[in-house]
Amino acid sequence: MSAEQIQTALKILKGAGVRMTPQRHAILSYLMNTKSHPTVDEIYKSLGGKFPSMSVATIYNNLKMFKDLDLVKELTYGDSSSRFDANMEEHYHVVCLKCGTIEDFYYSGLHQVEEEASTSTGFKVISHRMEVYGVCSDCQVQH
Amino acid sequence: MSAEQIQTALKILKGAGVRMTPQRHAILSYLMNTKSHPTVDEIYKSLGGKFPSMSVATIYNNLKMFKDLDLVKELTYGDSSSRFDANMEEHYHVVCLKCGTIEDFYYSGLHQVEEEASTSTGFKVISHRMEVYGVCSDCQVQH
DNA sequence: CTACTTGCAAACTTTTTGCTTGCGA
DNA sequence: TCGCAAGCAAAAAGTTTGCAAGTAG
Repeated sequence: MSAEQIQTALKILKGAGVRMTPQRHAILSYLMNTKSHPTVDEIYKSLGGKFPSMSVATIYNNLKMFKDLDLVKELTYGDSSSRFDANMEEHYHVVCLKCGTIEDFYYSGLHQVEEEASTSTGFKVISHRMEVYGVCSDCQVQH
Repeated sequence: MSAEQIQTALKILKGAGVRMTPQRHAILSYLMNTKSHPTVDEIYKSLGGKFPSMSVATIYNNLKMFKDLDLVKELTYGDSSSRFDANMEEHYHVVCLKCGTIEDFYYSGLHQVEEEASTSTGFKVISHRMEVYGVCSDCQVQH
């Protein structure tokens, strides 16, 4: 993710009256510089070198705030813990059922589904979510 | 859900060598007769009148088996606990962001998304999942 | 300076596990 | 009768909370 996007995020935080701390900055830039959709535990372990004293609560607190400010999205799959994604463009995920890898892909044309849902249920539709499940190319090779 | 479908489910269980018990039957028919996509806790409370001594572990055990035999699906939304759905037809859900109600809706035409995902990521696609979020008609009325 | 943040530990929630007793076929 | 299933409680695992101490602005 570009440095420019991180600057934008920092402005949003400042605008919301949020104080910047080294931990907060590290969590944010870690999320914005990875494509791996990490769990809280993965963030915790990854930043443990830089901040040995950082607690998981700090990560949870910050992620919740980032979510409220629409800087990150929380992904909940069947597995036990949530994953987080700082890519806020409209995109979707393909999840490997063998190794758990998550890859992004882009697709447009799902707004029709929202319309259909609205018509058939009477809901005022706000958003949608979709994922594709399968086996990634690496796992297909290993028989 | 029709009694016929319950009979089919019972045959599948019998065929898999699964022994029938009153609790198991109650959990299964409860799921097959509701459209509410209940959580474990809701099932537990609903059947508590009939089986005061039933433990949550029994519900978890049975649901896991039902899932393995493809009799129910587990739904994981952002909220804390899983929900379960015995409607195995291909269908989707609209979730109300205010009251949490989940309604079914039907739509065909998402197989193209699977193809697109496969082409762009190299995954061997197996399934997909999608949900629409919004506000249900009841919650729209209450200002 | 002072209110927001962090770190820590305890609490809570959901789900899983181990083991004994019970009961369906 | 025999082995799968239920009940129970303890343990995991993930997340939230309360409070004292630290620090950004």
